[in-house]
Amino acid sequence: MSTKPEAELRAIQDNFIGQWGALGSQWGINRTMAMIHSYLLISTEPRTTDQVMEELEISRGNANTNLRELVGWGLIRNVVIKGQRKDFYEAEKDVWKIFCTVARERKRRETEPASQVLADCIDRSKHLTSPEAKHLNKQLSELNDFVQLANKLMEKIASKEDSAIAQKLLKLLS
Amino acid sequence: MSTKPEAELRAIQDNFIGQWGALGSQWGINRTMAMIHSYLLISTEPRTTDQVMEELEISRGNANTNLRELVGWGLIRNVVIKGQRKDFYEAEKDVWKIFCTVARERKRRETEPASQVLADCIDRSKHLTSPEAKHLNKQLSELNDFVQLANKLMEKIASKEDSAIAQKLLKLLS
DNA sequence: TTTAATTTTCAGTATTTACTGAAAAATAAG
DNA sequence: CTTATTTTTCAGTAAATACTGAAAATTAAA
Repeated sequence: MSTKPEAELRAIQDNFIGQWGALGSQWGINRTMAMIHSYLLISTEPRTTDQVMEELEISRGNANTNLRELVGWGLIRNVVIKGQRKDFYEAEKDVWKIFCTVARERKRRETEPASQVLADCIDRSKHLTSPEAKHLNKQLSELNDFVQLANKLMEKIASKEDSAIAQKLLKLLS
Repeated sequence: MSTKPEAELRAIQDNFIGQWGALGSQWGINRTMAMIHSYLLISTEPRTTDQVMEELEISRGNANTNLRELVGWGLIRNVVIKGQRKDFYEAEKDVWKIFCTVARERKRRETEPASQVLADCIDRSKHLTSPEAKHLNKQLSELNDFVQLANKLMEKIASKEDSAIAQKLLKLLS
């Protein structure tokens, strides 16, 4: 069974996009958003909304919303092509930069609110004296300490220029 | 405005459980599962399915399913209380252990399948020669290298007995 | 055994989340 | 300005996910 290389490539790309989208939705990531991101990640050229719509077989509204969302995350950017009226989008291709961007955004959007909830409950339970209240306060404090520590670690790692730091850490742990 | 300490504690607990559940659903975590986990986390005593149902105002089926799911994740365990026929559940309270458990489970359930998808697409695109195919192969290889590295790092960290390692890493990064 | 208590399952339903398509708004060319 | 192109919004709908409640299965006491 021989297939045209062109068609074979397309099959692999489609497979990757689909599988990656499915995986993304296990984490809090919208399936379409993950698919658009992977499509742009493996594209050699910037793409228009219409190309995204056609490739992923989705509506204009859906494509538009998720493209903007990706821009909001800093994972893709709008590029202008001279003489072309339409918007083009391209993904950041450097894997380390992608990681840093995601780490920072998740910190801002998720761990900071979480820490806020913890701080609030810790504060409100501080003056209570029952054993149950003591336990609540202690448990939440420990959780908060951990979240803060993990945050600082992530911050340090994600502020590095390249992925060499990860290699170094790995060696240090061996 | 004075409130009974007992009621005040309850209010804080309920607030925490609700907020934590909402946060959990941002990540791929089922709201109820996150709520049950936080309820058991701040409980001083093991709880029965009926207590969970009552506290969170959920059905028996829902409580049962999510309790089993939490047991499956290794975040809570079944405890037997002498003379009692019902099952009791208690959460692992050590924050570092919770982190290690989650890290290991997510690796097993999520990053390993992801790596599998990548390996498969890399392999299938290996023999193709077009620039587009080369780009696909390179991009996926870089992604896979990163995933593998991150995995190894996590593995090392999550295999440590206590959280002292996190402190050490933080210092090394400063 | 039989019976009572408890847990599990799952069909049906509710809720949440995501998507479509068309209309409105914005932008830029003529 | 006026018109054509492109982007954005959003009401309505579809799809995915989670939940209920009751029946079936399991477990253990009598």
